[in-house]
Amino acid sequence: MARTAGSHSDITGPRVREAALSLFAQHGYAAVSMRQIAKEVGVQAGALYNYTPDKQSLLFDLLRGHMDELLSARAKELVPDTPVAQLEAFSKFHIRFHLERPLSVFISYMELRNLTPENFVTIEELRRKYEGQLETILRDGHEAGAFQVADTKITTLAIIAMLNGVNTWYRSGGRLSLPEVEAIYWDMVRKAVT
Amino acid sequence: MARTAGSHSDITGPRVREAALSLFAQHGYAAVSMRQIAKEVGVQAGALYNYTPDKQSLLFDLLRGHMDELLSARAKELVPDTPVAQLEAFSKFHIRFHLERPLSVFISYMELRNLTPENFVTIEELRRKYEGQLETILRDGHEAGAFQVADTKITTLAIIAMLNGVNTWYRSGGRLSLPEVEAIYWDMVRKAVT
DNA sequence: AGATTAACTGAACACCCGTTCAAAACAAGC
DNA sequence: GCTTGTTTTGAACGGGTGTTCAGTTAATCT
Repeated sequence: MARTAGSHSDITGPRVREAALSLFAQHGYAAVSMRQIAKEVGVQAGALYNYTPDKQSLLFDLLRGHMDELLSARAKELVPDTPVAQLEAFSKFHIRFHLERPLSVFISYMELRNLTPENFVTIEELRRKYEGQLETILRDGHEAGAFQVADTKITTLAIIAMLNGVNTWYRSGGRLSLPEVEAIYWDMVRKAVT
Repeated sequence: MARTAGSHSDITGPRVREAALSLFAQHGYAAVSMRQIAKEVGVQAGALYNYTPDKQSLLFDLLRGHMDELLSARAKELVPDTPVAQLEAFSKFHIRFHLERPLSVFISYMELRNLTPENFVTIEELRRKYEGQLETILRDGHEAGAFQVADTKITTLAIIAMLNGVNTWYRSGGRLSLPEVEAIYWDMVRKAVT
């Protein structure tokens, strides 16, 4: 046997990334072997190397792809003109974006330590860029007297942590709809800073 | 060679657990080998099996030990008589306890997926037991009219997530002291629920 | 001092790891 | 239908994995 019937890189390529994402999220990068990924895709391990130079790149590409999507989706959002409205927009955008891709979110901060140092730096820069947007909203709002925050940097991280928490329990089709979840979290964020 | 000079189980035992904790936190359970742990301790890999039946138990014992400590430390705390004071005590206790043992906290929710199913259930029960205490405070306070929470369960998880976030950035000897951090977070928690 | 117990070594077990590559089989273009 | 290019196999590479255990040495007990 060699090339199999119906095989095509346009199909296998995405399936490799999907399988890697799913398995990394379930068991962790280090616990997943290239042979497991290959089995999920339905090929032999060697075939994976048509789609990635090595296992590390498979992880890195997933994480960088996620951060790129996050930043470009955020850049497409309208920016309201008051700090309160900006914070509301940010909070709801964050929840919506993260609930739409739970696996990517999960590996994006569970697997950071399995990146090589250079790759880690790259991802961290993108993360700081995103968190910086929230910090700017808080600082501007604080200076304009719209928010009362003790420490802008810490408040930024506290809000991000709280919003990220939604991914630990939310399941689509559950008790609460997405707009309801957005409303509950926005209510807590708003009260925490005013 | 065989038994080495000065060797004693009272010394080696704790060192095995410390090495495992440190290495699991740095690289993740799956990425750390028994030989690496042994090297850190200064013994051969076989000697580890005087202290643990297998690698899985090493992880499980660290996690269960952490949860046991958490629950027993919490049980020793005084419980104030008003809901607001109870929430304040809980928030500050949580921050203090978690900042005192960052490595245990870290592996306690990074390595959950590397537990066997039975071990996972055991740890999850302990976690729910702890989170249940916060939920009780919120529910009692809500019924007494002290808090305005849209959803007790979700608010519980949101507060826990926010408080856990402190471990991602706090370094002792940094810009802020422990009491300052406690005060900032308590301020945000209080405002979020009233 | 001699016997007993506790602690550890070092080698071995069977198996899995990421990665490479020549050979083979299929798809696409003419 | 034949050639060219694409995709995959299957075996191999050197090395690492968790775990076991007979044998050896140090500590402890009598």
